[in-house]
Amino acid sequence: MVTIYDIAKRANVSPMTVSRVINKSPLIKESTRLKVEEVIRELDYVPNKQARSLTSKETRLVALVIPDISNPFFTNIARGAEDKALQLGYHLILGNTDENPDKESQYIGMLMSAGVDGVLLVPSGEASASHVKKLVKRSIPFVYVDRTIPQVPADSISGDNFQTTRQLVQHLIALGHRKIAFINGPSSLSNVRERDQAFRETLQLAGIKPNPAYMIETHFKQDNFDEIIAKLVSLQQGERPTAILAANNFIGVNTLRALRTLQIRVPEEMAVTCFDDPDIIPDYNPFLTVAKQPAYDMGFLGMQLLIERIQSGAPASTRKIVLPSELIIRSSTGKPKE
Amino acid sequence: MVTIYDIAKRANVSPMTVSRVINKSPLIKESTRLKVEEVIRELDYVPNKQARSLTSKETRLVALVIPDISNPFFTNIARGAEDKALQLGYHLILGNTDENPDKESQYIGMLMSAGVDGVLLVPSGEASASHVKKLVKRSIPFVYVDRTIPQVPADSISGDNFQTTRQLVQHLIALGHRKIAFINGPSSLSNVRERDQAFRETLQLAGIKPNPAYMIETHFKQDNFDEIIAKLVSLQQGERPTAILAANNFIGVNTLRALRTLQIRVPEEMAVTCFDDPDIIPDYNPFLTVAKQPAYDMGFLGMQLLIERIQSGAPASTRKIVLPSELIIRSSTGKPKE
DNA sequence: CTGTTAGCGCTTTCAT
DNA sequence: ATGAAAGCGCTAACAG
Repeated sequence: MVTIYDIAKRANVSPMTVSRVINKSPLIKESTRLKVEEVIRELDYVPNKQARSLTSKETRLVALVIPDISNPFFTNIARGAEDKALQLGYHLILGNTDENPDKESQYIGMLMSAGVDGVLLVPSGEASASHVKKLVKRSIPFVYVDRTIPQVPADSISGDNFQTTRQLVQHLIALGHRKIAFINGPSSLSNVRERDQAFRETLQLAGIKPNPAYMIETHFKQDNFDEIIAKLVSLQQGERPTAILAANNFIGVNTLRALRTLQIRVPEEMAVTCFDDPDIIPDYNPFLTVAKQPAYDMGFLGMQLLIERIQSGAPASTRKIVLPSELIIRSSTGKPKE
Repeated sequence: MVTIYDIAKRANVSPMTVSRVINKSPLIKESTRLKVEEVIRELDYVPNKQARSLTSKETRLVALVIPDISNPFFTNIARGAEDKALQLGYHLILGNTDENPDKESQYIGMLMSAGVDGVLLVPSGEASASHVKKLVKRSIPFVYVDRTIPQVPADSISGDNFQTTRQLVQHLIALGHRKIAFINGPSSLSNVRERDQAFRETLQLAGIKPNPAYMIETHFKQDNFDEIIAKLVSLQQGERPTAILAANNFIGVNTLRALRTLQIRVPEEMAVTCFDDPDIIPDYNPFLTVAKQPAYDMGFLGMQLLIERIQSGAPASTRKIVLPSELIIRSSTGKPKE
């Protein structure tokens, strides 16, 4: 391995001078700078970040901890985060938690040991509080994306859950629906709670009384959506909902699939809409009406907040950024009902 | 920051003993081990990997360098790679190159400086050779995924491009198509060249002469697919192809979109099929007939090959793993032609 | 503008 | 089974 000592010897300077050249110190004579740089190129020298980190206390490593990179919503967050990280000279370590707090905890531990400078986190629920506190204890900056743990304050960037839910529900109401089912996620998530509240409020404002049989809490992947949907449509005639709002793209797709199995036509017999596009390639299948959250921006801006904090360029108070969604009306919600 | 010295003092042992406990050395008395472990828990000590790396020369960091995490094919590779890395105690650094050799080069440089123990690489073309050679020079193990740079040999894992292309073309031929267009990627990619060759061979075996007007080379994202497709369908009547084979999911979707714009019905007027599913959520839109490459396995096994090599558990000769695809016949290729 | 000294936190090597 | 000394590659702090 080539070190600054090798460079120093060859260039007839001290190792410290080499260090200064590498770090672009301005108090270096142009001529020596050039000479050192030449030797660096000659010997194909690459600085050792481990050694540097030992004194500087920074690794230029940041982590992105998300439930699952396979979900297009998180994929876009990752892409945004990575773009910003690269731009600012940081490396991105990726971790999938599968919404499992234990896995999340394991990850956070490994990341602290790896010496990451900061963490961009989509927490998997209330249970995340304990390991998030470890980050606080070690004063490792972190930023919440999409969801927060209210007990442990930190910078956050998320979608406007209230406004987005309202938009979606009002769209359905405008089409004539009054019996609207809401298949939500687990209430341990902050965004799920916000969406639940907004759903109820929007209905009430429209003079519709929320029906408990229409409010379904799931744990995302662990649930049997076929069963959930079957139960919903088997409600006695006058009770059967005419529209389903799904809390994310995954639930939306599974709802669609279950309805297909049950041979219930969408949107004729059942309107369907959800948060976030299930497609990552735009326009592949323009069918589902969705509220598209700006996932790329959430990752990009989240990384910016994080690195500002790492570099102490952030105010002491926590910052909360809320981004609006875009309602994309397609055919799954259909035309106004007669 | 808590160090082994803090632990040592509190436990009345030498720092070296603490080091041995951390590293699970067997030559430690049970009683002292327990005591040290207790103090470690008490002080919430986390080993500093930077310091460790300085002597051990390993960081337990591996990189995954792919064109774009947003493409479901690469998303699945990433998920597989991450799962295996976590399982073996490694962290995964993610890098998107956007098929840009300069960006790829920049990344490889940064990664070497970050001290990664190995790289899982989807090279962006012939131009990658120069920076891949840098890895060789520094003896940083790497494994090719999906594509290779033949001039620089290394372990590789990829789909069976010959067999897969053959399957797809034979499926179209079996449906009665003889005028089949192939929209491929840039010939600087090994898999693109293999697919091109397999395409020609399969046609010839079926007694069909490849038509140069049907063989289109694109650069993936930079191209105007609307134009390409428009040109293809505007060929004089007898010349117009009846089927299009797209070399990846992105081209497939764009072909579909262009045909929609041109109001050409799929599959009635034009059959369409491609490599890799554009959907990451299974069964969302079961329309496109595709050859699904086992992307998750490619990432998972690729990571395994890589870490074996890092830990010198691999044979000296390079290993080449080729995985078969699954042909998923859906409606975009239609029924047999009359 | 450049060099010297010391030390970051850990592990290797040799003693005991 | 445990400890002391030295050094991994780099930079902060001071000297010159």
